[in-house]
Amino acid sequence: MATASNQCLDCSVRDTSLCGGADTDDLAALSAIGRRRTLGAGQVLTWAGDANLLCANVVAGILKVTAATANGREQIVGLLFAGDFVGQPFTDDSTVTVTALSESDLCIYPRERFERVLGKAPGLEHALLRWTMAALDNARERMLTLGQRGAQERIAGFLLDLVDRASPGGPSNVISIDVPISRGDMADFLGLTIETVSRQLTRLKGMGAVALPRGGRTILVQDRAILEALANLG
Amino acid sequence: MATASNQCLDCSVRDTSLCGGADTDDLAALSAIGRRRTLGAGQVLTWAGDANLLCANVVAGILKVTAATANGREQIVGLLFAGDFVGQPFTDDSTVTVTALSESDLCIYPRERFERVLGKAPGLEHALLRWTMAALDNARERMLTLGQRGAQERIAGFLLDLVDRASPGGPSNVISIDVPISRGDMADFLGLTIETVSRQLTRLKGMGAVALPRGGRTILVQDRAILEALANLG
DNA sequence: CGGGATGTTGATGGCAGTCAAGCTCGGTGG
DNA sequence: CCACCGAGCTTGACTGCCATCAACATCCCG
Repeated sequence: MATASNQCLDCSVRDTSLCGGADTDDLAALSAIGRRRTLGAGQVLTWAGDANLLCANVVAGILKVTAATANGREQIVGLLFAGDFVGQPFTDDSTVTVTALSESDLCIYPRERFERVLGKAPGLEHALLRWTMAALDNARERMLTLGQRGAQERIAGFLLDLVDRASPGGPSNVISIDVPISRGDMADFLGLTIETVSRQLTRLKGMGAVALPRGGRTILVQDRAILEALANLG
Repeated sequence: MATASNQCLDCSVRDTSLCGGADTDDLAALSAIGRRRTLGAGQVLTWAGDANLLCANVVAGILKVTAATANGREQIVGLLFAGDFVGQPFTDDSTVTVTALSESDLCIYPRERFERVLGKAPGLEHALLRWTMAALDNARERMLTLGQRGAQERIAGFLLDLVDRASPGGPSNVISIDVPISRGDMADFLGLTIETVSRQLTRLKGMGAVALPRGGRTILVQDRAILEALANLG
């Protein structure tokens, strides 16, 4: 067991992931059922509607959680970063599709064994509860955005979220963000079209709020105050 | 303690609420910190931004969970029925407002004491985890609706949800629904305006999918198949 | 250097929001 | 008993935002 848990103790998301809520014994149990796997950009981890066979922790990379309508319109209902939990314990079928947006490393657990470990490790279950409640809170904020805010507010708010994720404490006024996702994914995340996202970004450029070097995925936030004024946050 | 838990054993939501996951000892602990309270229609249980002082189970009635933008636009991010859990354990400030839509009975627990009971009752915490995951799943489905579906699809889907809630097994073709909320709340729930909701309902009436006696809150679903065709469910 | 994926820009149209008027119904008080 | 009133709902006219369709630019990879 000592060797098994050592690989967890070295893990880069040891403290930020669920495992932060696990004591040494719990970690050993988790470690015994987990295995590492790398997903290439675009690869799918789980499909909506398929049997729900696995849970995982994100060790590195970015993934999207998507739901789709019958006629093929897609909504990104969540983004996952290093330290986030993936999966739907206690349900038999997946309701969402999880896809890697960039090359990603995961620590994967067979779902039923993961549930059994949870049942014996209250600390872990507690950590998962807190994570799930935070995700719910996040989902509620996004419902507000999708239901009530205009395109400009959605974009500005999204950029502010990226800034805060990139530099949690940094009140620096000019910040370079490496936007982790394509325009298309931004659109699916915000409930807009690619064209509207593009237009709003050039509009922000015109206002001096951002700069868009080379038209790529790097965004330079030049005036946070403008974004905040436009975002209309609650 | 026997007397304390007896009042719980008689509770009408004993099996459908969180308490279904509690053994006799846990129930006694819960019962010791809980007290009943009735809210009139329109009364607010918790305000977004206020100190987060309580959690509760819904014993009877209907409540809405709302978030609002800085300029006052409101989005209903959840509806609560008998058996549902209310509250945000482990966070210091409420992020949402909870308001009774009809006269409602709640079983209220001071938040910190509730958390302490949770810590000693893994069965309860497990039940809360499952409830929260179900709520998250629900929230994801609603993000799909708010981000991708048109007004007609939203209305049709909402009516189908009401039908399924009212008669879970009943495949009867003509169903009377007592819509529990006003047009305004329907609009806030679906991310639409009152006028659009009204127009879409009369449109459905024109198609023969529903009947709207007296323009009130009763809706007669006359042709479920039409609604399903319009809802475009995933 | 070519070709496909990704992003930008433009023209147009439709769906839902806004503003406004009228209707229905339940309640209240003269 | 009826007149009045106000809240909630419906309907209409108009506007505006964003989706759609389309063409073009740019970047990346071979």
